[in-house]
Amino acid sequence: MPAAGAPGIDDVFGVLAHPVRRQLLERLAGGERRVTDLAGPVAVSRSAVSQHLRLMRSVGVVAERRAGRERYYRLERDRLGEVESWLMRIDRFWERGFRRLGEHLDAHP
Amino acid sequence: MPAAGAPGIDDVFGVLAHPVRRQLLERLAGGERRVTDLAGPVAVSRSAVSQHLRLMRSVGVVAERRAGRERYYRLERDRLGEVESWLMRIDRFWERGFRRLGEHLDAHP
DNA sequence: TAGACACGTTAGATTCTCCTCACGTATCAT
DNA sequence: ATGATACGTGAGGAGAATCTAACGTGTCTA
Repeated sequence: MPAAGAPGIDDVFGVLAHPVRRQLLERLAGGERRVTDLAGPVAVSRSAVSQHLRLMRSVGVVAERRAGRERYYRLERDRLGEVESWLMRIDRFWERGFRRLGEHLDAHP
Repeated sequence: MPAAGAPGIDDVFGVLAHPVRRQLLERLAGGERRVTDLAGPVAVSRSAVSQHLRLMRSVGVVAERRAGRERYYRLERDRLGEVESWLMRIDRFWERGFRRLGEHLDAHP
């Protein structure tokens, strides 16, 4: 039986699974960036970054704004919220996690 | 070049990337479970579940307790905390969620 | 002890993922 | 207009991830 639809990542969890994509998201947390600026610090080619961005855009984790020949990407926070809420469901973040939250912030300022 | 050491996923994000593993974690959020009970509702074979559990154990997301011929698995919440803290870093959790958290603590001291 | 049960593990095939290379399309500068 | 710049896309291949089937080990029950 052939694969039903198109293969590939289609949820936020899959997006977060790749270190390069996490790196890109971290960078975008500081605000809008151009592709070239995103691809600079990263260990793969600009083409690879472009493909990661396409994937992330299709999932809805980032959005694009065009300005001349440049494209600015920004975070789309709602999708990431799905991960937060999933974690809260299974981790009971509110009740057991709050004390650890303080520790995490001490450890990773 | 072949993979140096043990194969596969080695971080929490990778663990969360697979729907079956998330399903298992959701089930474990309710407390300790046996492998058979975990494998029941899931769409893959018990063998596949076993392999997922091994992976999750190696990452430290779950832990095992043996009792006779059965094995009970439980959540190891600290590892999942890494995802939480990562999300907070990039998503500015403080601004959207922390106020609600404060209200919650005021309401339930 | 014999057989059922609860699991783990390995092997092997199949499907995904991710990368680079090469090329195509706009847009800007001269 | 010409060339450089900023990106995207598609092909193709290497390697990773995942599944099932078959088998092995220890434990319980009759």
